[in-house]
Amino acid sequence: MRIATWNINSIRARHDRVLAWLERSDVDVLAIQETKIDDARFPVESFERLGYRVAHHGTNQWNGVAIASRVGLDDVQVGVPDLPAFGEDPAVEARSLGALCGGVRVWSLYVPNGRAVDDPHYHYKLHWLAVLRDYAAKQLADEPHLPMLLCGDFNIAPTDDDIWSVEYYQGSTHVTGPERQAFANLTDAGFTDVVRPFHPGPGVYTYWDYTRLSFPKRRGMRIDFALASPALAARVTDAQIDREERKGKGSSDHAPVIVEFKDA
DNA sequence: ATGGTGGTTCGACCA
Repeated sequence: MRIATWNINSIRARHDRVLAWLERSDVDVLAIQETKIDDARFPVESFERLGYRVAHHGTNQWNGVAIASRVGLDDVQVGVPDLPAFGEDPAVEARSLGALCGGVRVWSLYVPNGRAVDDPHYHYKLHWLAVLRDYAAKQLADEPHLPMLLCGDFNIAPTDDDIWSVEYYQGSTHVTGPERQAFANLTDAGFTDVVRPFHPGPGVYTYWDYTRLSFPKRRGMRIDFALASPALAARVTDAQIDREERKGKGSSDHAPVIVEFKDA
């Protein structure tokens, strides 16, 4: 089974590219982030035409997450329970969606961007990650052999190997101690980064800023991850970061990340 | 191989 995660940065701007990628990528499950659309306008039919069922969670033009699957889509969960709300008129943003796909509990996650160190969004991000960690740890405590994948855009570069320049990111978000600790708390809870062993750093990235010719200059960050529970991590046979998809006009600023699993 | 960002409620905000 092949499971991918991809921040597409708008389904409307990326519709044809996402569907073309899905058609040739041979993935069984695609966890999508930043659809930037509400549920009513998400193009479900486009995915169904390719043989995928799809669940989407989006409330407006921001955030939005989805899971497309051709190996079953059951027990859909809109949102990790108890995630914090944000804003002047506080609302829980559309940043997490879970479903059971081919026996794997898949979560499509779009971790908040902290914007700046000590910005309210930064504290919201850390709180959000702590709630996610507690939820994931509880799931594993209740069911130690659960095949579960936490995948998506974490907006954290866990080590200096995951950024093109330590100096460039000095004083900015994604690399601070508390963010890296929040990420480590997830891996310490038993969720392993299953891509890293196949693509050791430094220099391996999943995101490149649109500005400053970042992509051709290979100036990126590794912030998109697939974190597998112990039972699922034991089944990993390969992983890829589809850097090719970042090329050309009209690409997302993130590349798809794909993991292959052998049958249980 | 890339092209001086690009996405969103059209224009200030988000990443």
